[in-house]
Amino acid sequence: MWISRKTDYATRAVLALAIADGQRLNAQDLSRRVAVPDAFMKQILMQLRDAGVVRSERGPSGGYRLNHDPADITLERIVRIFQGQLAPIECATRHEPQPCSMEIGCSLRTVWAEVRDATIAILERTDFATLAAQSGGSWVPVGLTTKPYTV
Amino acid sequence: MWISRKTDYATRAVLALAIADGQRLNAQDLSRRVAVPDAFMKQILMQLRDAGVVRSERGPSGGYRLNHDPADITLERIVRIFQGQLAPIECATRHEPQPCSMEIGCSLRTVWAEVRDATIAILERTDFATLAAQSGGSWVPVGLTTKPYTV
DNA sequence: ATAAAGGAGACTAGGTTGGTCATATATGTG
DNA sequence: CACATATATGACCAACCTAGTCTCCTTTAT
Repeated sequence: MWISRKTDYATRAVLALAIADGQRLNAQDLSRRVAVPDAFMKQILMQLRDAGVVRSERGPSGGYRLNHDPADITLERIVRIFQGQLAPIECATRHEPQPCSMEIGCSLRTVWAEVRDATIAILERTDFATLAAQSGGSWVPVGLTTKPYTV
Repeated sequence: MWISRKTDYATRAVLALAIADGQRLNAQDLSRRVAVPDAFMKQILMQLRDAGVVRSERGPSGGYRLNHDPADITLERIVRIFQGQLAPIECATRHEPQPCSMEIGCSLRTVWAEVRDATIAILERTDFATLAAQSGGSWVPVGLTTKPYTV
């Protein structure tokens, strides 16, 4: 349970935008599709914009759209923006691992590194074009409406 | 970075006991080897005892030892005691996954499940006999002593 | 002008993490 | 029996993090 709600919402927002296929969606619309308070959605969209994942347009009929081809946006990218390091423990990060108090001979480190690599491999090979395709272009936000949003 | 310090300390304590190869070690001794405050080490050892991983003996020359063959103790077991679910997100736990607000068509769930399965696979195949062997029977707790503890 | 959108940032309730501390109980040794 | 050395139990706590909210400001289509 190490993916925060914020990361969860962010990945879902990006998925929503990928499904929208270049269409511009505003914060309120996205917050409804992702089922998250819209003030919080805005905060998340700011972070995604600062990271270059989405671009925004202001004024009435403004909103957000993806800044790249969904096929070029990996899940790994989004998760890193909100969670930072993907290693399960500090002594096993790829860059500047923290020396642990029993570094020498600590065989646990190797295992954590395996977990890290397996995780990164999966997240890196997952892109949002594929995810959008797998979602079939629609979903039902449970409890909000019975009518599926469609592209 | 989802392994808590407590889990980290616990796995290291179990590794220390596995390396000690059946010898009884007391809380203070273990706390020095793991490099953690001994009051905290005690708390962790209680949890390990309640979970049946170690057994304790009271009185002078008391202490803790592993309750099973190190080869029968997996890393997965220890991590679960302190962290519970291993899925990265609530909608992807093996038992009673939380329905998410966009369950239908949410292709992200599949990816999180892949991460969960990869993680569990690694932790399940890792046992403490192997870890102890890989540690070579000694380690140096950095900054505490320059003399490696040996079995 | 006005309304609808994004932008920026301060603020916060409540939970979790990473412990400490005090006190009680058990037991081997002389 | 006394005593020292262990474990046993549980209350307590500071600091940080999570998951938000709230307010006010700027941009822009009509």
